[in-house]
Amino acid sequence: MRIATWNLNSVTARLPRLLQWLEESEPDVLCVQETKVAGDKFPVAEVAALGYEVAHHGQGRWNGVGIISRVGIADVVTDFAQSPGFPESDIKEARAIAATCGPLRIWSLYVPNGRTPDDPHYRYKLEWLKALSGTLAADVHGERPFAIVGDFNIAPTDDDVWDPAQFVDATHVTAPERGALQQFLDLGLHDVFPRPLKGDHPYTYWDYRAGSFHKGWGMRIDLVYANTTLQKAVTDAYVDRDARKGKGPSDHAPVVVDASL
DNA sequence: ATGCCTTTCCCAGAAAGA
Repeated sequence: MRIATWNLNSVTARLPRLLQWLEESEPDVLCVQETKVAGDKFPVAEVAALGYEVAHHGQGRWNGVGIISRVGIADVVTDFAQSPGFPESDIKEARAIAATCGPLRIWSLYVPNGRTPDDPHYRYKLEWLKALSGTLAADVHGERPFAIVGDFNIAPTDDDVWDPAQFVDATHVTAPERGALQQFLDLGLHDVFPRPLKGDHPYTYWDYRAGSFHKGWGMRIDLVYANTTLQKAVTDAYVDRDARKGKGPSDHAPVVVDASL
């Protein structure tokens, strides 16, 4: 079974690249983030033509998460219990969706950016992650293969950014954010560390500006956390950096995990 | 070369991204 996660930065703008990637890479389950379309505006028919079903939770201009599967989609849940909103607690954003795809239970997540550590959005990010971790114990400890995947907007260690000196006092690398990731490990999840197809670091994101991709100025912020059942079944994991090349790419590359399920 | 920001709102420039 091939499982993948990819921040598309607009499913509308990325549709040709998405369809091409589905055909070439043949994932069984692809979790997507930043679809940037309303719930009913996802290009379901185009994806269906390749044999895939879609569960999508979108809101229009920002955010939006989905799960694309060719092994079934059942028990879809949007959002999680006690998820905070922004800027007010009752204004919920489309950042989480879960489904059961064949033997696998999986969440597609778009963690809030945080903007800067002194911004209310940063506090929201930490609260969102804390609320999420509070909902996962039963699935993590169950026998069923389980994963939370997506754009976590946090680099787990300094090895996961191209130059730590560039990120002093910046979001994505602060101790509280990394502490939030540690909570997932403490719960019993495993960071499925992908191999890079080039270079020493499996970065998943490169800024569009300044030729960052070509200079190797990347970050590993798209992550796969698997429970022990799934972790034991993993046979390979890699970042498909080729998807960051060429005309009209997303600024993120897909993370691909193969598992014997 | 892998190539120097992109996407959405909508037609102008702001907001957001990380």
